[in-house]
Amino acid sequence: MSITSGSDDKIMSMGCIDSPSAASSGGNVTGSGPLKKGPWTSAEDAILAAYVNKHGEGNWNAVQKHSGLSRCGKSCRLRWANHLRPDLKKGAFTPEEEHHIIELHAKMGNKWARMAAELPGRTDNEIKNYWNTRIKRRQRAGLSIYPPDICLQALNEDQQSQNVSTFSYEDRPSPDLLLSNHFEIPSVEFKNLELNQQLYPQSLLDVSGNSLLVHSPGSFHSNNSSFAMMHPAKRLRESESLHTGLSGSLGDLFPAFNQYQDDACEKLAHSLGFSCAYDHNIHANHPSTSCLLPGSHALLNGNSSSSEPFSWAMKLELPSLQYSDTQVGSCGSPSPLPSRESVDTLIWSPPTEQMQLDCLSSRNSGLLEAVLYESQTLKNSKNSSCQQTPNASLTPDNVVDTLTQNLHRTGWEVYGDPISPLGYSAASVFSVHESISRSSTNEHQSAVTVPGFKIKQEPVDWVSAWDNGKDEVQPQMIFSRPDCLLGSNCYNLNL
DNA sequence: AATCATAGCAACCGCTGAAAC
DNA sequence: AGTTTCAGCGGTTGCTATGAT
Repeated sequence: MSITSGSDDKIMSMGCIDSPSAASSGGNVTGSGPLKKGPWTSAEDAILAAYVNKHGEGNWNAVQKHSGLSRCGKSCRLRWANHLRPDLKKGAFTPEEEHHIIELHAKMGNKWARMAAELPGRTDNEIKNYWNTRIKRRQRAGLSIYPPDICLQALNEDQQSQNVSTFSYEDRPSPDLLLSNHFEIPSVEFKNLELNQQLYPQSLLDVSGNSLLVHSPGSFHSNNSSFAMMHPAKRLRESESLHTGLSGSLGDLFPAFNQYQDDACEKLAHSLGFSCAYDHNIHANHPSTSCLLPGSHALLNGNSSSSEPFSWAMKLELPSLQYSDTQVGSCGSPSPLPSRESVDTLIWSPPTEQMQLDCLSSRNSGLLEAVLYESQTLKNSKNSSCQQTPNASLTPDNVVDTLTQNLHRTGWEVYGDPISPLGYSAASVFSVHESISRSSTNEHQSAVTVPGFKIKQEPVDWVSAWDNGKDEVQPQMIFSRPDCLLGSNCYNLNL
């Protein structure tokens, strides 16, 4: 649309800030008026269109100078690119386009311009807005973003990429970059991983730091997908946010926790026959703790502005250089001082009680211990109502088998996991089907308590929640990001 | 009918890399 | 080699329309 509201009279005093020439050139052709800001009028559109049709695109500051428009070149370019270009496709995205966008986003992250290049007639701005809106919607609904076919696709590609020693950024930015050495992962993280191996089953830890990253392409996804490619200064600057992402998924720093999350979740799901849609809120007060997934693309990728519910997960600010052996240590390491949020993530599912206690006894963690204690307390308070966790003999292999069986069996027909705050772990996505598909109503509300967990299903309209019918037409299982399959959630698949 | 919340969209802003000087 | 200019990208903001209460 072309807004021609009264706000047109917003005026820039200096032209575009980052367009010195525009500013210094004195604004419009008359040199008398300051540059306008705000919505374009149809008259301005006509002038710009006429100018560009005559002189062609480019040299936008010249447009501003010679067309008589009181707009900076940058603004002209934007207007032309987003609204006046003759090849623009107007109107809502078609389902095909939407699917394509999702695919592209799964591959590229927030590379709007690149995505736009693959969607003829669509602009980066359009795609970006669409995506952000979509994220918001799904976020609100507690749904994840990516449909399963895309997750599978990403999984396949990821596996292929592991089989090929050479790779191209163009083809697969996120995971491949993580394969590269450009990314400065503190080695200590993986030293600690080794330490942790005495605490956790080897089978769960048989993942090197590198492979962990390889399997978690989304761990630093999106904003960080180009991390390795970016300017060193930017890298330095973004390292903080990167580590936010890292720590937003503490599992990357604490792989074992992720693995236990997944494993325990899987076990629970299988043993109880319902989804592992655990509720972080049992440990935290976060109203919306969805998608704190290792490598949660939804989280890191979507524009998680500070006003967004996701922002809490982004608040964890651990300066990149502050990771040290002591800080990144495993369970109970001295003063990791994670934010409460990260601890929430960390602690949602202690592997076993004994393990937890062992861990604590060997390393006094202070805050961590406190949280564990709280968790324990909560757990105990719930124990009376649900004491048993049958089928505890599940081994990782069993889990994998069952998981993969479910993968095929369910045929991806499952709706999104509306309640998994951890972002639709493998367990949740594979088993949520059980509880959902049996329901005769669209609304679910139930709460199941098991030792150490509170599996709570919040009310979600399963039909409308799927993007209010605006998204993929058919209900299907979704993930917050394909890397939920590729990540530590899924590394078992490669055992 | 009024108010509020949300969605959708357009535009702006800051930054970056490449090209030109 | 260093600086300036330009074009483009991605994140954010602000406005309007619409729906819910």
